[in-house]
Amino acid sequence: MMDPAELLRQNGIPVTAQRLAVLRAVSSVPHATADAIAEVVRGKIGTISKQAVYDALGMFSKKGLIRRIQPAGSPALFEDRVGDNHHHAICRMCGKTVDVDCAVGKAPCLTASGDSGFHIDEAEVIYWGTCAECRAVS
Amino acid sequence: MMDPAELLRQNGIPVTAQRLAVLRAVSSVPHATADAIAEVVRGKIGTISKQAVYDALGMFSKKGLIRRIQPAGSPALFEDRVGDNHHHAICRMCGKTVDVDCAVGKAPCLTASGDSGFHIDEAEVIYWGTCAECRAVS
DNA sequence: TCCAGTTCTTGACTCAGTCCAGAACTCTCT
DNA sequence: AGAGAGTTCTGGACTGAGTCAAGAACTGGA
Repeated sequence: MMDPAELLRQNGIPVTAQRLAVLRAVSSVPHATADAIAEVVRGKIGTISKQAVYDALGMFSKKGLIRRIQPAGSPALFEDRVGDNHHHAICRMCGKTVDVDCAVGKAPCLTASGDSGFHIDEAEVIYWGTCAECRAVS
Repeated sequence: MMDPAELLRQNGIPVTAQRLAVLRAVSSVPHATADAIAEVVRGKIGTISKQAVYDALGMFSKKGLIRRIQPAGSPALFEDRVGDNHHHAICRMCGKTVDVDCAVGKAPCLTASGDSGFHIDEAEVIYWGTCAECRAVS
């Protein structure tokens, strides 16, 4: 991955210590919540406000640097793997989230039929199920 | 649709006035929030507690009588169209939600490749975009 | 270095959803 | 039909994610 500071500048985002730290935290902890990211950042640069974290995450995802996924019954998760149209499988029991490559080749779900005049720009797919560990327990 | 009271009994759910009213409200208002459903129910039977609404909705969706969808940045929505594997398109600007039939025939997304030992039982697809009206405005 | 414009901090706030104890109800058995 | 056991509903307090707002601190350009 290219230098984070450079990446921010290329996207017209002024570079600050907080934003750099948030960007690195998202890279290092896949599928982290905003809260977890704030924790990681605090471990690196001492302190950061909830607001700054949400602000940075919101800006990054708007610019397409990170992706935000929001499964039912859980706070939003963030990851830096973008541009390859992969999806997520989430365990109903323990909440574990793993990456899943698109089932039917390349982005089969991006074109909806009968779309009622909608202009679709993204398809979000979440697979719900049970992970190996939780099935072993029950 | 069959008699709601009968439907509840078949699923082993004791029949109460509140549950009947909630079930009817979900049928009559597609893609309604829990709050909106509570409002509709209050219009029918006078009064209902938030708790009873959540309880009924949770039980119905567990039994497969209704479906719960939870788009990012919006409270959970409920609908009674189940069993036909359709998906949803949501407008980023106004939040309007419409039904969309599956893009590539029959449930193309239900089998994930490289699923890390997950046992998938449901695939949830949300299309994000802009509806015709919002595009006309901007 | 200085200045304008933005970003960050702090703290209060909103909103969806959950938890809890007691009252009301449903269903079953007689 | 009546009574009892078990559940469901009510009302209110509570939690946790996320937003809003005002002022302090910082960034980048001149």
